[in-house]
Amino acid sequence: MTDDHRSGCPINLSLEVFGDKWSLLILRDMIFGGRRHFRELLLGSQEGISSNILADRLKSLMALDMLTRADDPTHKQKGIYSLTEMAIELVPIMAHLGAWGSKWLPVSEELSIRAILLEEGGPPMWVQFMSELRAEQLGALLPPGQGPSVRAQLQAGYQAVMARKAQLAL
Amino acid sequence: MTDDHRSGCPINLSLEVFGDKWSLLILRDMIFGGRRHFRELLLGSQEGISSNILADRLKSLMALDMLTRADDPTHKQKGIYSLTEMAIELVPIMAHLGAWGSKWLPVSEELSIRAILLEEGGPPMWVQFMSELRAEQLGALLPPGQGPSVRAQLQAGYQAVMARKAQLAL
DNA sequence: GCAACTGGTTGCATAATGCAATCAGTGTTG
DNA sequence: CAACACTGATTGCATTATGCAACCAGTTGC
Repeated sequence: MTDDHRSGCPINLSLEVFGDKWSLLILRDMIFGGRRHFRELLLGSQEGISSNILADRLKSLMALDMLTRADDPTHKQKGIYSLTEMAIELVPIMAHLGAWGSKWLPVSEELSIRAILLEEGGPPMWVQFMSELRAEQLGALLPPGQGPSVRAQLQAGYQAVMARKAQLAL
Repeated sequence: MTDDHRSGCPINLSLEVFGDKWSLLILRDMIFGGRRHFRELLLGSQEGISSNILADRLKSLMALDMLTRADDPTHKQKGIYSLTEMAIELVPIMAHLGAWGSKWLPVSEELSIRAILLEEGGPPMWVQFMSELRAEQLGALLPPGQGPSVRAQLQAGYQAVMARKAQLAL
């Protein structure tokens, strides 16, 4: 990280971090999709990121301390990317962004259901989700008795929409 | 606006709106700085936007229905830009973004005090701020008995920091 | 009439992005 | 042990976005 920022304004600095079209999508796929490997991120994204951009963004996110990389013991070339606390705390921003986008932009129903559910769940759900991410990515202890994981709840909502759509198509 | 989006995901679509380094800063200056004219936005920004970029972004924000433009009766060439409801509802996102940036990025104290105050004020303060913006930019009726405006409160915080800094420099 | 101010536009250089092909090391299979 | 698929990338090249400085025409105040 060089230190030549345009200004010390927090919104400007935030934009310097993810004021591009890909960084936040990579974080989205890691947070909501649970993706940890290069190939998962490359092939799993709805938007079709190319490998050079992905490699570049992973590097810059690591330089910013938003991600860390560890070797995967099952394959010498494989790496496992993990979210840092800094990235995990983007969950409320993701939630608001998703809610705002769902309200004002031409979203598709099946892809916005997660955002709707996350908005309805509100801060308690976000807090639980962040705890789960800390457990999954940082090895933190998971507070007991939380019921189904937030990611599973969101996924269930997605499945429900898809099932209903399939029903209608018969 | 063409309709060739990369995906219908709300986060992706949000990024297509302000996944660049300037759009959100323009909205920031309008929301927090109360700037309404081309020249105010051009010269007032901390980051030094250039006129061609500003003109381009104002156009695209209007195409997205985030801004409207009206003629200023005091000057035939002057325009007044106004935030739409869609843009006003970015306030919670701005608040979260500012709070996150203040926590994790090398912000300057005087520029982050607004973000801190807005975070401490929480949703009630955001709601009041949005009401004030609707009154100012959309001509909506302002609910009575709100005390000092949010923008004034934030500005007062900024002045306080600057005054304390000047004191220390003596 | 003249200077300052209005919201821009134009030309050109540089930087970022995007696509397709390619790469070398690693594991797996026959 | 040879062929092959999978790993995380890198390279070359075209396109697009950004940035800077100069310029522009209409408007206003003096």
